[in-house]
Amino acid sequence: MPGAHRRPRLLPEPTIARLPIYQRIAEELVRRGLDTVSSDDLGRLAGVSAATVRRDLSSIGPFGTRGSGYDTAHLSRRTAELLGGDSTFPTVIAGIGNLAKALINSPLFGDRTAKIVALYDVDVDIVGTYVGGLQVRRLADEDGTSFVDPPAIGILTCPASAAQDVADGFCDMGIRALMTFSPRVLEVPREVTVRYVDVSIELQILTYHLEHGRGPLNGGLLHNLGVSPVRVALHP
Amino acid sequence: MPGAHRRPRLLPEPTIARLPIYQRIAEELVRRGLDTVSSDDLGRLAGVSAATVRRDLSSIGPFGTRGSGYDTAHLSRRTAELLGGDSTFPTVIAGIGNLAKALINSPLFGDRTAKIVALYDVDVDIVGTYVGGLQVRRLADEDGTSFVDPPAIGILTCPASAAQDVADGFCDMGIRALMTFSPRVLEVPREVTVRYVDVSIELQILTYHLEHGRGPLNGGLLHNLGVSPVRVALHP
DNA sequence: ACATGTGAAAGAGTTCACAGCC
DNA sequence: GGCTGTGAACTCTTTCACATGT
Repeated sequence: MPGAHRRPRLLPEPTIARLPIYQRIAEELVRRGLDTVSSDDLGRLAGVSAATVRRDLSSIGPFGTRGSGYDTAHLSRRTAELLGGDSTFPTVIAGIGNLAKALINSPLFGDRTAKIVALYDVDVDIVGTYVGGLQVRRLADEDGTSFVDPPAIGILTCPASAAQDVADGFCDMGIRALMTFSPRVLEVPREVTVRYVDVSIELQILTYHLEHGRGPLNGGLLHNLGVSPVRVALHP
Repeated sequence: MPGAHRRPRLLPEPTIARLPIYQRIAEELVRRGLDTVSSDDLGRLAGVSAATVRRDLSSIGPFGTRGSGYDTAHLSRRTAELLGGDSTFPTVIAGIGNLAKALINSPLFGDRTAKIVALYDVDVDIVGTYVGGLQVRRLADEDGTSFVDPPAIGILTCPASAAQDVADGFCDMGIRALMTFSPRVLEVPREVTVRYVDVSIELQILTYHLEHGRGPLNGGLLHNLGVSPVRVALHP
């Protein structure tokens, strides 16, 4: 029977990219003891339009109440769940410089969602040292026997010249998600997701706008979604 | 969206975001002594379609030659110029931790396009110290008298809790371009461009894809443009 | 023959506007 | 009255397809 089979619909990529923002805000609102939030207020806090908020939230399974707004606790729970907050993804990092240390010392990687389980480098002065409680090893020496669970996320903070080799090594280890800080397009198998965090590109986008007289569009949050946050008070 | 009054722009934002990639590749091709490149090859190297390459390049002033391809030297020059490569933008950084040090020590900031001219922090152990040849000062003490040219770019590597105050301070200094690493939506005057580099969001996008099985879409480069680079040889 | 440049079509995402419900 | 949920309109971007030029 045509149409009877309901496939779990993927969310549009821009919506996925906004979920972490909603999550962060909902968590904060719960912390402040606010039970509900309107699409209008949430939109202002997230820097997107109320219509976009309603479209996004209705697509992750409506839980708003007409007349009052969205339940902050429910919103927080649902977004956290969608973003994999209930799972733990073993994470490895290659290229242990200042940037890697900044990441390792940040609150991003606890034992919660992404847990760092291995550090790699090639520099003889760095291999063998301990950073954040883990001994730095050589990626080439990795045989996978030391992992309790196989790594799921790989982070590249290595020089651009090494990026493709490291990415190949990570993919061979079975990693399915890469975040790279190297200014380099990576070629990976189709089933691997790659996120590029490219500061040089960001900087050049800024200089483009400076060079061409301003951009009224404060885009950029969530990847150029055309967001233009305005100064907002939670309770005007 | 409220407050998002957009004026017609010279180039579409996604095209602007791809310019740095074309720039980087064109530079590399010139270095390798290749005089021309086809939209097909350039697309594979940049991880976008040939049609997109042709649309982008034709919109920045056609300089391809039918039958042979694009002149790499010309392409490199034109993109560099569009991206402000001929100007120097004084840049300041607030929040001098590992991340800031990684940026300061990176080749991104020379005397070329973005030149770092001031460092700020509030920590008494950090204020007064020298990092990369500059003495860290307090943003609150800044009266602007020490600048030869007024700063154009502000970078926030401070804790999220301080981000809005720092952004306010930067905007008061007349800065028109911000890059922030704090997980926080910034509210700034309309004429200020903001780029968000939010590792926690990137990480959560990865965990979303891991949680929901596959993502054949290796999007992310240039902000989720739906790019899916495949392994490519320059001259097959 | 080959590759660009570009109208036209398609696709993706956002915003409008209002019906529906609290 | 207020606010969500959603079909429809609209805007922006990409892709197609081929005329155009070398």
